[in-house]
Amino acid sequence: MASRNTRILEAAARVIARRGVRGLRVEELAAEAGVSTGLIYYHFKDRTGILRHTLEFINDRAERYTTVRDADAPPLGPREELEQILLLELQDTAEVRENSAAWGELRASAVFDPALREDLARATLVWVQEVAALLGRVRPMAPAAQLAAAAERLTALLEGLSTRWLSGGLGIDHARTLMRGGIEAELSGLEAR
Amino acid sequence: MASRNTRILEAAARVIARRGVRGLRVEELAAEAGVSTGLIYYHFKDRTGILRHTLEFINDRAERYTTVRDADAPPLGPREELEQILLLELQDTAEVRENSAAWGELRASAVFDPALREDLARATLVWVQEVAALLGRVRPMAPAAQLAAAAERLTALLEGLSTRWLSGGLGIDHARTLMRGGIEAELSGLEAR
DNA sequence: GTCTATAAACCGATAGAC
DNA sequence: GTCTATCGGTTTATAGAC
Repeated sequence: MASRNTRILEAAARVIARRGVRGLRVEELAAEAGVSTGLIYYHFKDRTGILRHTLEFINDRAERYTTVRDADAPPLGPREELEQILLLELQDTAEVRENSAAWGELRASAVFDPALREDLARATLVWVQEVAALLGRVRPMAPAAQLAAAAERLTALLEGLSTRWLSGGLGIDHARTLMRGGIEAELSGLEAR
Repeated sequence: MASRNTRILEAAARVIARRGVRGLRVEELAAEAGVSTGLIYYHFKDRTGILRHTLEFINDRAERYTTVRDADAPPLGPREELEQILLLELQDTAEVRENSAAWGELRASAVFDPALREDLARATLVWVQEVAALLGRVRPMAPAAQLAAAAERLTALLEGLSTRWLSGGLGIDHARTLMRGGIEAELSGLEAR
C-alpha cells in the first residue's frame, strides 16, 4: 500500500526507538523520513494520529517477523514454538530493538494518553490469545482459564524483561534465560499431578 | 522540614501520576500546589530539579508504606510476607497509584535517558534481593541462583502487570490474581521433587 | 501529494514588586 | 518567600502555492 506512508512509519519507529514517544518531534520525524512536516500532517492528521498508526505498523511488523520461518526447516513442536514466539522479542537486532522500544514506549504512554489505549488493548488481546493457544497445545489437560492466566503472565513478564533490558538493567542473554525459566515455571504450574 | 516544599512535592507526585513525567507542566503543578510558578523555580531551580526532588520524595515514601506494619499484628509467615510485599504495589489507592505510575515512568524514561539508569539499577537490585530472600525462606532447599532468577522474574512480572493496570488494560483485581498465580507458579517451579 | 512559510499555542524561565 | 507579569524559544498545526 502507500509506500510513502510506509516510509514515514518506518522513520517513526526509528525515531521512537531513539527518542521515545515522549521525545518524538514532528520536525525530526520529517527529517528522518526525508519529507516535510506538512506532508506528515496531511497523512496522519495530528501527533496522536502518527502515534496510533505507528503502533499499528510495528504491530504488523512484529507479526511478520514472528511468523516468517524457513520453508525447509524441521516442523517445530508446540513447546519449541512457544519458546520461539516469546523469545523473538528479546533479540539484539536493530529491528527487534526498534519494535520492543516502540512497543514499550507506547504502552508506557498509554498510561497517560487514553487515546492510545484501545489499539493497545486489541493488540494485547490477540497476542495473549496466541500464547494461550500454544500453551494449550503443550498442556492439553489444563483448563482454559488457567491457560489464559498463564499467557497473560508470560506476555506481561516479557514486557517487564524487555523494558529492563532496554533500560540497561539486564543483559540480553540473561533476559532470555529468565524468559525461558518463566515458561518452565508456568508449565510446571499447569502440570497435571 | 520546609512544609511548603513538601506540599509542592506532594502535588508533583499527583501531577506525574496524572500526566506523566513528560506531561508535567510547571504551571499545572503550581495550580495543583496552590502556589505560583515563580515560587517553584525559587525552590527547585528548574524543571529537572523538580523532577529529581520528586523522584527522591516518591522513593522515600514507597519505602515507608512498604515497611510500616501494625505493631500488634500477628507475625506473617514467609509465604504471606512474600505475597504481601509483591501485592503492595498493586493497590488502587491514590498514593500507591502515584508511586507505581512514577516508578513506571522512571523505568520507561531510563530507556532513553542513561542518566537515570544508575539510580534505577541500584533500587532494582535491593528490591530483587529482598524478594529472593523471602523466596528462600519459603523454599529453603532451592539453590541461590534459582531463587535469584525467580525473584527477578517476579519483580519484572510485577512491573509488567503494573503498567498494564495503569494503562487501563487490566482491572486491579485481575492484576492481583495474576500476580498471586505467578508467585504460585514460581514456587511450583522451585519445588523439590 | 508535496512543499514552504507562518500562524498559533504552549511552556520554561526570569525580572521586579511587595 | 511569594506573587504578577511577561519574554523568548520551541513545537504543533494550518494555509496556500505548485
